[in-house]
Amino acid sequence: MQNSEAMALSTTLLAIAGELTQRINEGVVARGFDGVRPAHGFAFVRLAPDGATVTELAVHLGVTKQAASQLVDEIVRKGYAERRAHPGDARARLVVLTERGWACTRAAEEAAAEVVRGWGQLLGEGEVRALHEQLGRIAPYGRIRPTW
Amino acid sequence: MQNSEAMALSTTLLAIAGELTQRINEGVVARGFDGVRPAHGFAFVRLAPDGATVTELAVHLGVTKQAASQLVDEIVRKGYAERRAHPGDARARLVVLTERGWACTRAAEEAAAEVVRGWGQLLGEGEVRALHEQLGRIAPYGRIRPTW
DNA sequence: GCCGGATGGTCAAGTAGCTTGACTACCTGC
DNA sequence: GCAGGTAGTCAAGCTACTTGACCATCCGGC
Repeated sequence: MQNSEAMALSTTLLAIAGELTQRINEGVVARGFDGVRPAHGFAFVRLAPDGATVTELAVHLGVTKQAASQLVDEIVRKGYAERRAHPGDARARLVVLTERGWACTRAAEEAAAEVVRGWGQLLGEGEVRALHEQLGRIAPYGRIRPTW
Repeated sequence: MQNSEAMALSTTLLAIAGELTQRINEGVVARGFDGVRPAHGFAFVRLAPDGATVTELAVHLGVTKQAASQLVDEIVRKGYAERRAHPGDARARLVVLTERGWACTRAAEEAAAEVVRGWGQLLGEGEVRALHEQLGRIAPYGRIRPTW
């Protein structure tokens, strides 16, 4: 494969990623969750199962723990999460989603589903599944880097 | 397809996009082009064929023309582009890549090709081509939104 | 022609989200 | 029980953006 083809593939993928991020965020806002940024969504993904500490969140997002702490301040202030005592470590605090945080997460899932349905109309359900499977095999582990 | 599956697909795609952006940028820096950010790469894509005006660049990048102008200042100062008189419009200035700008673009293509080769080893050449074709069909037109 | 609104570009000031640095509270291994 | 490491916050600074104001130039109507 030529270099220029690889670049074209990369550009296409990045354009789709940008569009996807924007559409999900718009969908979330349209469902009444204002003041949220895409970075919050990435945080919610990490917080969703059982909560996480600020440091864990920082690693997940690829930022300093100070930045993660500020982000937590923000989503706590807006009612999407709350800080609790950490069981078994008095230094740490467990950040967990509130009911509103869960509602926002569900809204993001709905928005994502809308976009993916659009893909389904262009490609067909089977190809979307194939796409998911292929991407799953080349995806990196662990953290996300939400800043370019 | 369930909402949670759509979200999983979205998360996977965004994780790959983040990884890809980071790897390309690292590859470019490793080839000796320091002081470049991913946003510069997106600008180069638009400038590459025949140059562009600041306003065209701003639309392409999805930012204000002031921001685009600052970005042009930066890449001009670093020797990647230069401003020329616009033929046929004395208000406008045509921003074109310098030889160093072209070299940097080729370096980005090489870096992208390295990453895509890695995908080829995981998926096989045929599946990478299929991926490219599928993504091409769901890609949005025109501009890129390099900020989340 | 030329006048008025639209457009291309820049200057200036403000802002948001990150960084680095310094610090306290707490945990853990010798 | 002390030394070094880790979780978290406070504070200050930086950078890439924004909004607002402005000048030079283009262009359509008269």
